[in-house]
Amino acid sequence: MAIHKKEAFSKKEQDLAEFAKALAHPARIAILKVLAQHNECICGEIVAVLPLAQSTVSQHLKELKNAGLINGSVDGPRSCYCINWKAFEKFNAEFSFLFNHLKLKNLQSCC
Amino acid sequence: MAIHKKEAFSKKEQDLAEFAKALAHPARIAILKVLAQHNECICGEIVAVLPLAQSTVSQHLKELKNAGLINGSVDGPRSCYCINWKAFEKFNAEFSFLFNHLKLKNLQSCC
DNA sequence: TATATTAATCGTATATTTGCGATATATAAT
DNA sequence: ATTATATATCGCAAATATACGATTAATATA
Repeated sequence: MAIHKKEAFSKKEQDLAEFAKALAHPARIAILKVLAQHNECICGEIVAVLPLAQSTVSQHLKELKNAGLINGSVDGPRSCYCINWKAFEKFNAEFSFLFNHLKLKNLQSCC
Repeated sequence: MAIHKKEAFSKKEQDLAEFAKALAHPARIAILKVLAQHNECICGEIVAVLPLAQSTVSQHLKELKNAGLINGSVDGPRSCYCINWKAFEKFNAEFSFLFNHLKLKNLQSCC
């Protein structure tokens, strides 16, 4: 593909796409669900629940963290992950904005 | 990578991930925006606006269509695309459900 | 201090995505 | 009938993503 053209789009478009990308794998959805079932940081458990190798889960966690969807602090031999509320709400707002924008404009869509 | 493990997750997780994947590229976000600015099917215009080759845009349109986010009918030398409201609302509902679920459970998140 | 435990990172194989030019297809215009 | 126009599809190259085992790092525990 030679060159990536992502930078040819607006920052909002890029941000939204990047956020969606972080959600674009069932393992990462599943991880978020596991995090949702706890009120505190999880220092494990995730690997035990998912049908994936430890190294693979660690990679998915890293991606979620890079995308800003979760916070994590390495704490000796155990790590501590939980959901980053601010980022998550921001995505929800932007997505809803796009969604509502579309909805208003397209009430009588043709097909 | 040997084997894909997506089928090891629940259908809801897979569906949500697949939908997110369709949104996971700025070009496809941009296409949805263009579609949003019209109340009728678009029979072109999309290629003109995007900074990509015609064949590439056609591929992105195909992906959006396969994911069910847009409807499209080939009509001779021109095609006709518009947003598939049902699918879009379904995704929004499922995403909001996940989001709200998380929110209720995690009001006092630790990190 | 030696050993177990937990999780990140490295290296690697394979699959998928992205992008483009070239070509095919289908119709409108001349 | 020929030509122009719009769009899908094919074939390919390069970039990314996915997955795993092996290793490393960092601490608890014996």
